[in-house]
Amino acid sequence: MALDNPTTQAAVTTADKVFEQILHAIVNGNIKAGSKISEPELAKNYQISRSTLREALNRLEKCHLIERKANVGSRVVECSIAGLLEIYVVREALEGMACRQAASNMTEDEIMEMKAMLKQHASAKALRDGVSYYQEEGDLDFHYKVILGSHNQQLINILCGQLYHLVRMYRCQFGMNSPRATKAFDEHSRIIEAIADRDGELAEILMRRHIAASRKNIENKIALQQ
Amino acid sequence: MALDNPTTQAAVTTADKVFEQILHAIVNGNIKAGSKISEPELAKNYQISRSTLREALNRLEKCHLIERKANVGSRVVECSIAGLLEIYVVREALEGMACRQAASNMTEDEIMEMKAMLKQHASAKALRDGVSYYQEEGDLDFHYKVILGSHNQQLINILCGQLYHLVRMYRCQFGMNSPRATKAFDEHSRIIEAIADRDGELAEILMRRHIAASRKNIENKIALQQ
DNA sequence: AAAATAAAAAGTGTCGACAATTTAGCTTTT
DNA sequence: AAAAGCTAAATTGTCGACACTTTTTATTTT
Repeated sequence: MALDNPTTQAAVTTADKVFEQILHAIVNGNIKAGSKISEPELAKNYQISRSTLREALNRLEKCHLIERKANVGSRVVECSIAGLLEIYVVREALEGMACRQAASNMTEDEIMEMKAMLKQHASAKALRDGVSYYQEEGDLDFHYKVILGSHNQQLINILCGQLYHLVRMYRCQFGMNSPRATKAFDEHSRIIEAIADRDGELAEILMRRHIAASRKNIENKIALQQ
Repeated sequence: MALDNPTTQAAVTTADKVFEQILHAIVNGNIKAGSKISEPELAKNYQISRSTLREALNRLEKCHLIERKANVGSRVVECSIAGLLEIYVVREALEGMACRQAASNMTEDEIMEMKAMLKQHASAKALRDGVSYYQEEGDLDFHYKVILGSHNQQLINILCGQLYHLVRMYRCQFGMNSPRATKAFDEHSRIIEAIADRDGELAEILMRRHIAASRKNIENKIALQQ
């Protein structure tokens, strides 16, 4: 699983470092979704004082990975189907717009970089063990690049700084929402084309379809199970 | 200026209360945009310890009202034209989607409530001193109701918990981005109609246009000044 | 006089202790 | 036996002090 997102900045303080450790523990499920967080216990685990642990918890709250109630404590967020679908709805809106902005704002260099990445993914897709690479880091790389290409700091913060932590958490723990490998690659190609053509309107439509397709894919799986 | 958003929960701890006070001070400019925040000074002002002040600062950071650098300190965010336009772009995407979801998810009661609100605004618009009411709380009320109507907790959190604090801050301090009173009212009416018709596609389009129109209004003003 | 260096002041990060609140377990009551 | 009330334990919130970093000021050097 891709561990970091492209906007993480160097962890200088100990609270930063512990934050990153707990972040990863939550994302890959070592600390279970929905579980209660005991400040004294965690502080002892990481061998820090409760104050700096609380500082770390504040950053986790900023990422929406834990929720806090006054005088009661913190819990790791739950992973539910409904929650996953909510995230897809937000992604459809935000990444669609990010894609539109990217078509206007990406530099030629950035676009070339994306094309190169796609080429690399194409070969990696064939080479590496089946589709696994493209199903994981490769897909995230693509989406991160588009988001950064928007050059809109608000979009970047919300998506990379918050939502994508949850995306990775769901991907790690649910498994059912990995990208549909074969189709996703083609869709990515067309999106890059639209960006390269500076066609923001089309780029947004394609990205929205791309994300909506994943969401519907999950909705179908759920419907079948019932 | 509408002081609170509909998702604020009761402030039980002293850090909560100080957070709210500083929030308001930043939003209406009593603490200036871009200014440095001195922890010892603020702690003395509010007569609390530095620890609980830092707790309050963490919440302000969550709202994107202050920014923090390790070992250096916190600053209130800057208000710039570019920043304002960025926010409009995000709002267009998120509120457009919220409006689409509202068309699916609002209860009949909620829709009736919105219609009643609009009627009240219509009379208030005529009565009160010109357009001022509708330019401020009235407009926010409408947008908040639509957002809540989406019944999507992620959307609600991002918009009410974060972005709208900035919206109110810009509105307070810039002034140039108040709603275009005469047109806004009609646009609101049509949006509610689309929601009542359960036409999510149209509702999204109308909301996006509504917000994009405000953004373009500002872009034009800027263009004229240069 | 300008630049570089060193010392001092101010500011942020971390710690351990105490206060206030919640939770758990026990006793009492019906 | 179930519910209510009470006591004790555990947990969270707040405080003041100390450690480390950054910034400012003063001094020296070129």
